[in-house]
Amino acid sequence: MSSAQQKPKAKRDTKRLILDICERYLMQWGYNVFSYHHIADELGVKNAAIHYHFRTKSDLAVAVLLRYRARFIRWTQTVEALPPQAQLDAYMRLSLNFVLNQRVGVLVTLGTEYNTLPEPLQEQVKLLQDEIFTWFAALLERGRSSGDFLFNGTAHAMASLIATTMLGSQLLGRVRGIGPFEEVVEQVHLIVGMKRNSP
Amino acid sequence: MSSAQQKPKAKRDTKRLILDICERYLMQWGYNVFSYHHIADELGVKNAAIHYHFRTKSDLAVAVLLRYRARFIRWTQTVEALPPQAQLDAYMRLSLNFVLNQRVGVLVTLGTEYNTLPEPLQEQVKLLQDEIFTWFAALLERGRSSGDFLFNGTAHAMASLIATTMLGSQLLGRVRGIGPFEEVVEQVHLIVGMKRNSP
DNA sequence: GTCTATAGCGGGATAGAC
DNA sequence: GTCTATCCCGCTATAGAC
Repeated sequence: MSSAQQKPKAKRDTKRLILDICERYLMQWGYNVFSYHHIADELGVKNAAIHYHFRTKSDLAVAVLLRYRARFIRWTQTVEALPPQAQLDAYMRLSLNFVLNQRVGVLVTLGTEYNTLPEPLQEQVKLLQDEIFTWFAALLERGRSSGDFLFNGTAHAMASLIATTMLGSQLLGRVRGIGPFEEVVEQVHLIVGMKRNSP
Repeated sequence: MSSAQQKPKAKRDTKRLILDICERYLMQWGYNVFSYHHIADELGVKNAAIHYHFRTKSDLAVAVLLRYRARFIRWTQTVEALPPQAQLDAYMRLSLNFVLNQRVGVLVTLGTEYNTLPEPLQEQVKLLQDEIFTWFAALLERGRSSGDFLFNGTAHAMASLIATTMLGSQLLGRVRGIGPFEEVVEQVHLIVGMKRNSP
C-alpha cells in the first residue's frame, strides 16, 4: 500500500484505461465490431501496445467482464440497506443511465452476440446473468415479505419478467430515445404495487 | 399470372433463397457478423453471384426487413379474429419458436447493433418496431375494453412493458434455454389478469 | 511499455468472361 | 445467372527493435 504511494505516477495506468475503453465499446457496439485499433487510437498508441497488456481480444473482454461483475456485487452492497422500492428504482436507473449515454448493458450486447463469442467470454456472460437475476429475485422476495411489493406469481418469475423488461427497454430506448424507456419504468412500478394496487 | 405458370421451374428462385438465408443469419448472428461468403457457400455459388442479386449488403438486409415487415402485417390479419388472450399467446409463441430454433427476432439483433447499421437499415428497424408496438398497444386496449385483460396503467405503457419483456426474454432464452423463457410467459399472463387477478 | 513491420486471413465490391 | 480474378481494406496476432 505505502509502496504504491511512493510512485504515484510511475507509469500511466494504461491497463485500466484499456479496460475502460473496451467496456465502453462493448456497451456501444458489442464484441464483434470494435477492434484493437479503435482502442489504440483513443490512447494514442499502436495496436501492438494493447496486445502487450492483453494477449488476445478474448482475454481483454473477459477481464472487462470480471471487473464488471465485481462492480455489480459492490453496487448491490451499497444499496442493500435501502428500502426495496429504492433498490428497484436504483437498478432501473442504472439501465436508464446507459441509454442516456448511448449505451446498453453488456448483457444486451453480449447476450445478442452470445452464439458468436469465444467460450471463456460466454462463461462470463452466464455468470453475470446469474448474479443479476439471482439478486433481483431475492429483492422481490424480501420486498413482498415486507409488504413493500404486491404482485401475483413467484418472486422468481416476477424478477425474470422485470429483469428482461429492463433488457428489452434498453433496445427500445436505443432506437426511440428515453421517453419510451421511462414509460416502461413507470409501468413496472404499477405491476409490483408501488402505486395503485387493485383495478 | 398464367405466364408465371408457364415456366414454373424456369429459374431457381435464387433471390428468394438468398433472402431466406440472410434472414436466418440476421436472427442468429445479426448484421455485422455474417458475410456474402456465408450465404454463397450455403447456395453452392460464389459471392459475386449474390452481389448480382443484391448490389450491397445493406440492400440485401433492407430487402429482408421489407419482407419481414409485410409478413408481420399479414400475421396480424390471420389472428385478428381470435380472442385477445389468444392473440397475445400467439405473439409470445412467435418469440418462443425463435428461441427454440436458436434465433431471436430481428428487433433484438438489429436493435443491439442499431448504432452500427447503415442508415436505410436503421429506418427499417424503426418502422418494424413501430408496427409491432402499435399493434400490441391496440390489442391490449381492445382486450381491456372487452374485459379479457385486467391491469393498471395505460394500455400503451403495458404494451411497451410486455413487448420489451419479449425482447429481453429472447436474450435470456438464448443463454439459458427455454425454461426461463416460459417462466416469463407465465408471469405475463398474471400481470394482464389472464389467471388469478387480485392478490 | 511502446514501436515498426509483417504475416495471414477474411471482408465488400467490381470487371469482364462464359 | 454464375463464374474467375482481382482490388483494397481492416482485422488479429506475432517478432524483434528501441
